[in-house]
Amino acid sequence: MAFGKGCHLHLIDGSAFIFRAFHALPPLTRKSDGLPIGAVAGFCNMLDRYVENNSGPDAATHVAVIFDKGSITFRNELFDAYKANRSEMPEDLRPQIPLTREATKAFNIACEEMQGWEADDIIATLSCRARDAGGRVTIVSSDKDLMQLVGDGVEMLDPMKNIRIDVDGVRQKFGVDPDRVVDVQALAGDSVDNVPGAPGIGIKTASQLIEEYGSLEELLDRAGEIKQPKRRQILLEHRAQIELSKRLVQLDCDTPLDFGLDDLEIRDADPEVLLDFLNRMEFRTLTRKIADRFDREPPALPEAAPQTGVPAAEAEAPIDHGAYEVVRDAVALQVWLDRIAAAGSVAVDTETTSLDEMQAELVGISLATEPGVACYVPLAHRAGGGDLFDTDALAEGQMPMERALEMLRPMLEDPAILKIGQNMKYDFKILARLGIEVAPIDDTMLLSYAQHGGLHGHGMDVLADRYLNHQCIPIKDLIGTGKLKVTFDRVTIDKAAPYAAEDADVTLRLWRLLKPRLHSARVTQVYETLERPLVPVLARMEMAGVKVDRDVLSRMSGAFAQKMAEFEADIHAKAGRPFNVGSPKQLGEILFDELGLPGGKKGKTGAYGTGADVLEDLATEHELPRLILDWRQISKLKSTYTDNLQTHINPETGRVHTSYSIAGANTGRLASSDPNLQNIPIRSEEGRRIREAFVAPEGRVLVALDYSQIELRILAHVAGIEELKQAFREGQDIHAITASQMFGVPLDEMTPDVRRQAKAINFGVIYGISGFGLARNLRIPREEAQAFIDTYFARFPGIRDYMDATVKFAKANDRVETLFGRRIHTPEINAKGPGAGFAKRAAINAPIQGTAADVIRRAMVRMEAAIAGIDARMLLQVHDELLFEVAEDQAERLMAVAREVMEGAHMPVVDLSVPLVVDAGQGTTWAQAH
DNA sequence: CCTGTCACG
DNA sequence: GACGTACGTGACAGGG
Repeated sequence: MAFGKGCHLHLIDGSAFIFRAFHALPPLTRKSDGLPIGAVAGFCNMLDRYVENNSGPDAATHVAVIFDKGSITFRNELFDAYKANRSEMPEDLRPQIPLTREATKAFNIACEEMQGWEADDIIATLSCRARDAGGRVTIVSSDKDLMQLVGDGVEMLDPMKNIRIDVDGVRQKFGVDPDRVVDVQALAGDSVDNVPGAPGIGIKTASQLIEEYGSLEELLDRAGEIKQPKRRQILLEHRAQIELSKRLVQLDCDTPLDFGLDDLEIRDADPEVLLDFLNRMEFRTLTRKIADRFDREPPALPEAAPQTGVPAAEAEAPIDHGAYEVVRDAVALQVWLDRIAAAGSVAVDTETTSLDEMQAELVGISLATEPGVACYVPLAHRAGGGDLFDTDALAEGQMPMERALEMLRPMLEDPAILKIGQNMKYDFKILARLGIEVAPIDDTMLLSYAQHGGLHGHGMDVLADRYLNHQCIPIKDLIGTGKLKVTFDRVTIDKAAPYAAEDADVTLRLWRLLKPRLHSARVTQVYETLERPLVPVLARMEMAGVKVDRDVLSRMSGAFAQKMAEFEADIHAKAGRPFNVGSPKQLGEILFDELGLPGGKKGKTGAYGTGADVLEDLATEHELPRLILDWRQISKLKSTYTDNLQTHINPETGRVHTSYSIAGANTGRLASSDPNLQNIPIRSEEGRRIREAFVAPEGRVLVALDYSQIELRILAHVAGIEELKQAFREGQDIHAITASQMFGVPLDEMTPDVRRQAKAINFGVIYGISGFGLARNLRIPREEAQAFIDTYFARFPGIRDYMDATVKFAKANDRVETLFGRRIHTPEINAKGPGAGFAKRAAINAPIQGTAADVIRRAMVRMEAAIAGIDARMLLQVHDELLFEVAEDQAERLMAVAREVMEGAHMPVVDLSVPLVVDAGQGTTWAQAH
């Protein structure tokens, strides 16, 4: 049928489909070879939905998907910066582009593109021709650049919101009729495509002007008549730029095409071809759906590549709690051990009485060898029904703990059998306390962290929900919460088994899903060198613990209590009445309502802010704020440190055992908790004394080694700032050098204050500096701070380049990377609103903080072997510092060896152009060691 | 359970 | 054109 009256042409904006599909879906990969395939999957789903819905009076008789081809078009000849600020195409998307063309053809839909023209021009040309031939046109896109084409039987369809955009719709968006849209765009410009327009004029103003003058040409000719002086001036001055902008936004209706409208007539897909394509892409669900529609059998899946050998998770049986076995005797356990030996790998999970691995008692172990094939081995459940009649006696039907562990030990320590866990450090410690050293291991939490750090949490519940679409049994269903909470040994075996075995089953399924993807995500090295080997290292550090002198803390607590009481009396007297000093709400009312001090600012909750910076400013007005600050400092030290730390001294070891989370911090840093030993005071003299309670036992000393300025060194390296690198090579004072370079002050005339300001800027740069932030930090006017920053960037333009490049990379790839290849995702980077600022600064900071974190991780992994011949133990990590305990007479040797490991930790993977320098100290307390 | 505050790198 | 902003953590107290 020749195209004409009664025909309806649908033109699909292919690029818009692709980008929408890419950003809407998680980074799916083809199972057999890891090829990124998410955008193709989304694209096919969208095409399929389109085909399905194409019926009824509006149905198309002709259809085409139109793509861009190449990035250089005739518009670049007009204006070479056109679309110059476009982010680069994400690397995961690039290989998918040709596949979307193939997909279109597989659906038997016309697929058109022209070198040198944008898809929009082809769409414009086809629209014009179809309209001229008397037919209707629907442009399937929400791109506002296409709105100029609407009218005379041409409409747009926003495929996501499923709303049609006609002439009225365009008027709503642009305030003018479609034929004047280009005039408005020419004035308003477009930051996305880098169309300049008229500076300071947006869509609102532009449409007003065009409404008033009728057209752009008329407006420019009569620009002298405009009343507002500024506006008049802009239009007169930028006339050429505005005219150029119009030519850039004006779509070309005369694109030379090597096909005609008749070639676009709708055709049914060939089931053979379409199913073959979908099958090659390994889209199971869609293949099945379409096969059903054609009433055919779905074709057999292609052979999976041998290195993975893993069936698709979605094809696996759903989780069935009834299928799990409870292992109650040696015969049954031996069957499982044989099964595990044959499989070569096993998922393991321990159930215990506590989250504190140093106090927890083993209650049972679950194992899984294949999806759905899992068991629970109860070992220490108590008798009774989980009710009032509980006793301490063991429940019936459990293997003796000793016997079970003796059977399990060879398997758990067998170098030929991989033990898979979720947060393996926990299970490693539990079993280590029972004399079993689990190895080798894999950890699904860390597999997820290495691949998806920054995208979501890595707890089992999150992972199961996200990757297996399964909701795990919540632990509180078994042990309850709050006052009624019981320990796991009080849970009956029949209730415990489904929960426990499920954990092993889920862990195994996650492993089969996540492990093969390591390589295609290019984080194998990250996982193998920075995550997995850290598990036993951290486990041993945590088990070692650090000796804390309770008496020292307790004496300090007493002294602090007395001091606080004195402050409180004074504070109440100066406030005029007693109140709770620890309540910011009450304090705010006293300061700002009752005493009438100036500068009271209420936050979003309606409460006055009483932070240290606010009180600091008020200290010149009144005596009270200073007293509050002093009281707060003591109160913090007492509650968080001298009081709380005592409760963390393990009664058996007399030491404090922190817990490090490996996958907690987005940047690759560790986090310490229960207690947090990474924030023990040091900056204030009062607080520093807390460190006197961290001691070495008799005959031993503490040694502290810390990287000097590691983040600034990394910044100097990645940004390639020659002056800073030189300064580091020569061991100079980096902040003084910065100050000298910025302000032109010779080093020997440097004042502490100028140096202090340069130091603040140096740190600010690492954090993604802003005038506001620096101003607040230095307590100087914002303009002054901005001037400092401008001077800094003028002096070190490489830093600005680095920052811009980092943000650009993040925007294109939704992630940044450390020098060691750690990927830190930045999902908010392309968001709009205030969140964008945060994401930008975080993206600038992450490669620097993350690279430093990688360096010390590498040092820690190598440390154990390096100090094997020394009577020493690594105890703590504080981001850029390692704390050791060592026999007194071997301290010097340890310092030399450990320093060498730390200073060379980046080699050989990364060769820094600045040296890493480690400072060392020793003493009988942590305070002295610093 | 959330917010404000403050300890660290 | 205004808004709101230094990066990363964890613990405690107060207050619904």
